[in-house]
Amino acid sequence: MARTQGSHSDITGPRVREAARRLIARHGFAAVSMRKIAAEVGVQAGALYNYIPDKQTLLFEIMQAHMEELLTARAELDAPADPVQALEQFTRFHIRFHSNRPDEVFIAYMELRNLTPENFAAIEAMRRTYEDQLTEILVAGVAAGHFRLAEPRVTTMALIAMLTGVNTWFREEGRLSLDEVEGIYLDMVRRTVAA
Amino acid sequence: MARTQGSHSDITGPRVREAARRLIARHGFAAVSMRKIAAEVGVQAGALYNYIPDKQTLLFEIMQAHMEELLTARAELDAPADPVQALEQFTRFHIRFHSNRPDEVFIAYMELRNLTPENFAAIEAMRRTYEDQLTEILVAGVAAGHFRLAEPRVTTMALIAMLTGVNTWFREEGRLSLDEVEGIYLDMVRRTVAA
DNA sequence: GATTGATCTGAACGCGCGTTCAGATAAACC
DNA sequence: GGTTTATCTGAACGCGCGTTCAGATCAATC
Repeated sequence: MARTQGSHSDITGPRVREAARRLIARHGFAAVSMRKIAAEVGVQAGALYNYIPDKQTLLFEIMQAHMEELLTARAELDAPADPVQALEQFTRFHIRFHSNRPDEVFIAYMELRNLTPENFAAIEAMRRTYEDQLTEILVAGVAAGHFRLAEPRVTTMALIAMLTGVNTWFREEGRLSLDEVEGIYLDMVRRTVAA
Repeated sequence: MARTQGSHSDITGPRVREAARRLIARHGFAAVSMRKIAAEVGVQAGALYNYIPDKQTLLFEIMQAHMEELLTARAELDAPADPVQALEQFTRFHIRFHSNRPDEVFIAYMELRNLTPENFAAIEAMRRTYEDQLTEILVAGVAAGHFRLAEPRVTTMALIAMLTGVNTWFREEGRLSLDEVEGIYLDMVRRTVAA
């Protein structure tokens, strides 16, 4: 078995995904051709098929990797028993994780309609798992008398939409630091559910 | 000048835009071909060019019409002097207007990157005009001592993201009516800015 | 009923698409 | 240094793309 170390595939494979991520986030899945991705990597289009079975799978794998990283990173935190602290942790985690990965977040929200039904279902299930974690915090907080809200699921969707919205306007070079933004949003989140 | 009345153009023109709106919302601008739009209307692709100069302009006009309707519908309301009432009016208006036009809202948020720079700037300016109306309400409310918030612009973006998020999950056939959803969100909005 | 002109068809244009594959290339191993 | 084989090239495939346009169609006008 020749060339098991120093193989280009260790380098080219990840580079294909990186290039695809950047280009799809910028121009949209349908507007990015395999040839453009290949050109970005510095390779001919045919070579891409050493690393992906087809374009659809490439998109799916980008989304899947993103959602798995999200769930893994979240699972690595130890959850505070106190719902108030858990909500703060969730809020800070969400803003920080998502603002660090604008391309992946954009793709995961915008390109869902370009997934096959099976792939769509897989991504949706992971997203739902994540959302449920916030819902659980809210329900626990209500039970403990710390939060007051009409519909945990509605509040979940409202808060996540609000928090993810940071990505649409926040810029590193802007007037506010991410720390400051985090504080402002945390305050809004707390008020939204305050008892 | 023959055929000034009963002309097909009175019918076909709007139908082209309707078909384009539905298809683009469903599949994305890049994935919808002129031939598919024409087929939906029941016409050959060439006939579309009696009504639009090109595909880019079609997209722009769909977005432009949507934003103009938004600003017009909003301008037709008489703004309450009281910031608290103005915020309630804005909140209810936003949810109602946007949930009535899911296709247009989707397109206006998702297809911005497919606009030429000039067209993008035009749409962005209209969006900014709309956002500024909420910011003004917030600033007035703070001045009057009714609201308390750290950054009017940040709160504006947060609230609009939260409210527009309704479109991602609300379904007519669902458990909650739009009236109920409106009430729930209004409560969250009020808490977010409460003094 | 002839004329007019708005509307539409159908074919064509050059181009880029996703994907395949035979053959070239070159690094790792014996 | 010869062999192996992972990796890549370059050409090809059928297809659909946005757009153009000459000519057909046909309702409104005179």
